[in-house]
Amino acid sequence: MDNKQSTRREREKLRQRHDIIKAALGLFSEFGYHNVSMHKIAKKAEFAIGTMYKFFPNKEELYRSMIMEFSEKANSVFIEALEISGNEIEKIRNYVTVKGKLLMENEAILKLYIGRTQFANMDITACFNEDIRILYEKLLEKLSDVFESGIKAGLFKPLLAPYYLAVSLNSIISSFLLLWLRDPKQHPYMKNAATILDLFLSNIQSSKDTSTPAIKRRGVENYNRMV
Amino acid sequence: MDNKQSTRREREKLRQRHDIIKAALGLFSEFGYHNVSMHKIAKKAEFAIGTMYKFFPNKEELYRSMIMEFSEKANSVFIEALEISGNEIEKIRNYVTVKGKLLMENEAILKLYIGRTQFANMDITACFNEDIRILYEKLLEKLSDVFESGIKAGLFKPLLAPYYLAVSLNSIISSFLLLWLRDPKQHPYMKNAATILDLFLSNIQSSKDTSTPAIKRRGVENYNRMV
Amino acid sequence: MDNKQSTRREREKLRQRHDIIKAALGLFSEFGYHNVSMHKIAKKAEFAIGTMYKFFPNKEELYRSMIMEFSEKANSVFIEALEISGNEIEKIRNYVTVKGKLLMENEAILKLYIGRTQFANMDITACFNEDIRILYEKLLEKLSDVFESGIKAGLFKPLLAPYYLAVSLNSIISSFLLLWLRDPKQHPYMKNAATILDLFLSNIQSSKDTSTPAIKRRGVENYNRMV
Amino acid sequence: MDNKQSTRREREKLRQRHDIIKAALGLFSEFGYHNVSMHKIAKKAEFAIGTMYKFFPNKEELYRSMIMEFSEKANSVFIEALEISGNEIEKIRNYVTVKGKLLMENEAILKLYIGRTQFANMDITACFNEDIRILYEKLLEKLSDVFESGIKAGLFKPLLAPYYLAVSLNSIISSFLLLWLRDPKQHPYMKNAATILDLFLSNIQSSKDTSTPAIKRRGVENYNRMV
DNA sequence: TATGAATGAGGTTTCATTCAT
DNA sequence: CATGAATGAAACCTCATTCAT
Repeated sequence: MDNKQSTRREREKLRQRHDIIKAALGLFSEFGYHNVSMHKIAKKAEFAIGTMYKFFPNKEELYRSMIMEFSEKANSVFIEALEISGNEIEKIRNYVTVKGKLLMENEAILKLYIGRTQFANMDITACFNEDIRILYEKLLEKLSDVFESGIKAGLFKPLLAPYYLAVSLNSIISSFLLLWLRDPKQHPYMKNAATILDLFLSNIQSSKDTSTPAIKRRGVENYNRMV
Repeated sequence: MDNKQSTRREREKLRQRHDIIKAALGLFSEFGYHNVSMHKIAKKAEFAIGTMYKFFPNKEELYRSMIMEFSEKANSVFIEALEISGNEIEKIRNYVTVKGKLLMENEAILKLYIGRTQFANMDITACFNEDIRILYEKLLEKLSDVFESGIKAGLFKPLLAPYYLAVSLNSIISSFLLLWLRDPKQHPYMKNAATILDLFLSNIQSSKDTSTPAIKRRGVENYNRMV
Repeated sequence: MDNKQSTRREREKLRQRHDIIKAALGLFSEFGYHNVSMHKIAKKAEFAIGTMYKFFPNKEELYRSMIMEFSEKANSVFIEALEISGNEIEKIRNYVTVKGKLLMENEAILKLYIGRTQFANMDITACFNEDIRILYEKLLEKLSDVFESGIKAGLFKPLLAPYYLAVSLNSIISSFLLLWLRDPKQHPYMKNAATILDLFLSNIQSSKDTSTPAIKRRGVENYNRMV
Repeated sequence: MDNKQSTRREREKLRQRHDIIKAALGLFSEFGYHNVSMHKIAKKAEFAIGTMYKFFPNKEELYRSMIMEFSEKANSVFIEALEISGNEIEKIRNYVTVKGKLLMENEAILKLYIGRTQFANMDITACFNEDIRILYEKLLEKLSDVFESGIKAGLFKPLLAPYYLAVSLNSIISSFLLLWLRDPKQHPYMKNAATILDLFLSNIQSSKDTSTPAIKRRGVENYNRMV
């Protein structure tokens, strides 16, 4: 009984913690870290201000947790997207699709995720940039691996080092997502995404790519369940 | 004499204004807008706080001026880089080189320029995001034009619309610059830059490209004189 | 219990609010609006500066509330003083007495009340002058009515329109109160007040006036309870 | 020559000093002491800020000078108005008229003069309230004398001590002037002024009063020349 | 002498954080 | 435990005043 209750409590606590983070996400992504007060987050999350500090020792840590939590989830989804069965082209294509799907489904995360991963060393005294870097580097690593084996298989152009291909791909995805964010109708990400990949493809191999959209397995579903 | 004196005054004022902007640039780029107080900028610029407000009516306007000033200068340098004589490949290559040179020479500008142009719609209540967008779009337009005629000439791959090629190129440049910023030795931008272009090149035409690095005319020199 | 507790809280809050207003009243009336900082009021009221802003959104609103609160209370007491049973002379006499009593009991209110009602359109950007005017005009109206029926009854001289008699009476009361404020011993208001009325009396009727000071009912007591 | 030049200089200086005071008067009376900066006065007076401090050691002294200067002039005009030949009724009537004329001709002076003389003990750190009091008391003294001899002559009601009659008269004049200021058409001072006096007149003597408006000699003209 | 650029004390207000209830 | 009243450091900005030119 005791055990069960504490579990209930813990789950309840986790749920509350998540509510706070969700409220924070909405506000931070809309107004920016410094234009959102703890009081406003508390109000949106429907908690007393004091309660906030039971969950997070200070504002920065709330922010950090929020970013890290979403980043971790997103990252693992992205990495999973690279682990589908299929050749490297299929993997990358799936990655591009899944990343777009996930981030388009939640603009708030989009803004913050891209902002934080690309400009990790800016803004906020935040000493947690290292954490996010490490996380992001893991993704880059994974992506590099795929590119590397893809190059070996003659699927991708070996013009750039795999790591740089990874970085480039990510930055292009980001900019297309930002374009979409600015004007979804004029810049439909999914439509554009289809061709992004072509930039990286070895010409000869592009004809080899017989993967169909149907192959996109293991997608955003996991993440959504989490959020 | 009268005329001359007023010119002296004006020059002096301009110099001071520039000193303030320079101090602000250093601090803003290091700590972020909200973590820098006017007092700190005043101290770094070695002015009294009141003097600051003689030059800029408020903090936001100081920030805006700073960003816009540098952006305008940088943008015009970038556009010039696209206007050298030569074929489209040479133009783009020059652009990639010049952009890198200029931004690597001033890390502070690098951080803010990329941060502002890419994430113009975030942070700060700033209603001047529109201004910077417009400026940036002009550059993208120019870049698109070059890509477009390059495609017509069979130099670039027509996989993406010219505008998207422009966006992609810029985002890749940015990410390589950020890599360089993180670790200049491990990620030498100039060396990498040489191959960035290849992503966009039509395979057939890549052999056509006989331009040599020696062609890079009209470079960063202008900007340096300005800054 | 719940109800009771919330009442306790509310009463506590009201008491504190009143403490702030009281501190403000003392300082504002002694030094003037612009020579009193919020910090000084906070210190006198023994609150932290932040607490002040929990009660009043800004300095001007604190001032406005202070003036309006006291004015409303005072005004209602003054109007009540005119509503005692008796003839018009008795009413006016009671008014003169009550007004004197109330204001003499609190010099701070005296200064501000007279200052604000007489010079409602001066100083401070305050757009609340209209509010105080309206309040004051209501009193003048009431006073006019009494004079009017007094004139009809042949008690007051019909030399001036009732409204002007009201204005004149108030201004004379004010100046005698200011004299008293300057030197209470040399200018005892209450003693002088007894004859102020005579200025307005029709000679014939002055003999008719048989009211005795004992009649002064409904006086300042209410106000005191309130303040 | 030297003498003459220095005189010219002095006159020039005096004129400039007066220009400053005039500019200050307009601004102070419109916005209040604390809502007017030295810079604004300097701008309106068309002097450099530094020049202001050549004429007045600080803002408060400028204010003091302004008030005192106008008060002295006005006071002497008012006193002169009491010195016309004729009986006491004529004198007082002339006083009421002249005071109205002078103050109505310059609303700025009206606001400040009345405000300062009546509420000399408020606002501003001003330690010069004593000065203005003394000045004002001199006027009251003079007015008292006239009332006193008027009472002896049976012209005024002996209900109040002469000094109080003086105070009362002034306060009534002030309130009628403020009424006029608020709405000149609805509250024409001059028309009302004619009957103000009646409040103070002994009934029997009122018929004795044979003075005609034509008698108003020595009026505002002097003052106007001065201002 | 007149100027106005420069100064910096001090004002109002916000907001992250604490702690008694 | 949860609460939210209270705190006060620190931000932005104004303006009376000085002083080098």
